[in-house]
Amino acid sequence: MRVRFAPSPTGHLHIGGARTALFNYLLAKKHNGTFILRIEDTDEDRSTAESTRSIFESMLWLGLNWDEGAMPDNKEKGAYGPYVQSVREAQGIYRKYADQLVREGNAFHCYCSPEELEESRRKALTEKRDPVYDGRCRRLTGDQRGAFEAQGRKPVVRFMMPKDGAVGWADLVHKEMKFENKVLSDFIIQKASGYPTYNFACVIDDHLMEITHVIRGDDHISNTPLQVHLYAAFGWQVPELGHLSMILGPDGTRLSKRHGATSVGEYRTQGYLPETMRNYLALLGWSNPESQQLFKKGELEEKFDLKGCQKSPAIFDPVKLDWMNGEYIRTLSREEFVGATGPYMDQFGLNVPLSGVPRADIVALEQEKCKLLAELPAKVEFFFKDPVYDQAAVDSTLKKPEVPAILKGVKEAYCALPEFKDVQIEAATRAFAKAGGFKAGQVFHPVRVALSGRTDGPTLFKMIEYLGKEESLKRLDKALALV
RNA sequence: GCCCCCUUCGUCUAGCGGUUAGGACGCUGCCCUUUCAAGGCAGAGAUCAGGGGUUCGAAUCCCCUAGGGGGCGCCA
Repeated sequence: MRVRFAPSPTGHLHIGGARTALFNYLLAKKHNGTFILRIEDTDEDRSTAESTRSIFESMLWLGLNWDEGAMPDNKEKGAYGPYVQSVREAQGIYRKYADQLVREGNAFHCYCSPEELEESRRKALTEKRDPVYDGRCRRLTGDQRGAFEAQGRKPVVRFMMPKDGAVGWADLVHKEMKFENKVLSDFIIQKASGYPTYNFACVIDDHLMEITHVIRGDDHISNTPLQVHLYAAFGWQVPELGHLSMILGPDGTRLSKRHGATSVGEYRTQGYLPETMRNYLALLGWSNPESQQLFKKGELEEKFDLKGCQKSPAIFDPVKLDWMNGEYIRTLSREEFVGATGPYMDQFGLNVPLSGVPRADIVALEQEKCKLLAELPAKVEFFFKDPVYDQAAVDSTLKKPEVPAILKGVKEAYCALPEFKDVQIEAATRAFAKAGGFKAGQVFHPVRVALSGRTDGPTLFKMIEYLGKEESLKRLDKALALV
């Protein structure tokens, strides 16, 4: 089995592309096949080297390592190269096959200008007719061609579509698919610039690279009949074809920028783990009979199956994504978590806590409840700089008549502590509460707000320990001044 | 306008002629608990888009309708 992911480098790798790449990758792993990365940069205007670089980076981050194909720094690996279509074009690969089709009468030169085509397309639409190419250049005489050439026109090459009959294929996810030829038009296979179009280059390369299974998005369904015609014209075997359902935004329309983050890179910077993205994306349009949600390392590769692919589109659910990221964050070792959060802490300059304890100790306090790495700095900031008192917390917790006495008492108790560790702090706090006739929570809550400025936070006595004696006493005074 | 695809809890989905229509996220309640999470338990939530058939029996098979999505580029 040989499968490929063939992005066009006109932007970052987005969620839909990543899902397609993932499914191809999983399929290859499952069947011990080869996963190929081919760059389809036949859009001369929009393709950029920066996009290619960005796509590589996202693929690698997701762990979708490919066995063959284009590689960073203009390198490649594999015996079926080159794997970049612009490079293949420069070698004349596509022209050779386009010439063959013309020679054999399956394609023809068309001299219509883009403007002329656009005009007849618009006219057809306003007259509520199908905007299909009318075949006007199909049978040009030598004189007519000469006249066009004399005008300086450069022809495109069009495929000669049969007027009757139909094409079809047994789609791996949709089952039988069929299109009447009469609704298909003489599509362009080679642009005036000599570059191949997507539909043409794709077929030539899939054949030459001996791709056995083409798995791509549903948005390619209407291209498929054209491609099937091409395979037939060359007498080539059509690979297995499968079309994955689209990924939609929460409002049911195609996922786009207005739904929020759409590129893999954006999710990365927000602090989602690659494992989360792989697992979540796998569940969009695929499931196994057990409706299993979480997959251990290597388990997806083992369990993935095209049979579990959904035909209907799936709506991307950021809430479930967050839940899943929390699940994966909890599976990280303390060291992994600390390492992963490092850049986020650095970004806010949270390097050395006021008490001087290791930053890792502080960070580790939050691992259990962290859903997004990027939200960590805000949760632990008060260990590094003066707390920002949340007004709602102050009002609800500190504005009680008994609070001044409590804070004062706690301060005295802490002052007297020879060793400032969580066990001693807890004992002292409880002893004070008992002596003063307070319920534990009655004391704990104001102390938390006084020290951190918030009602939520890490486990209290570890928090106080890591804050340090000096800083804790200082903040108790500060809070006292507030009430 | 034409072509194609899709339709089970709010969302992701299981189901493949006979099920109390199952799971997950989210939601509600309880337990745990110094807070927030996490965890445990319990619960609400789908007359299977609607309408016709076929059948003893339909979410499952067929037809129609509606809604949604995709495409109709010298973009991919």
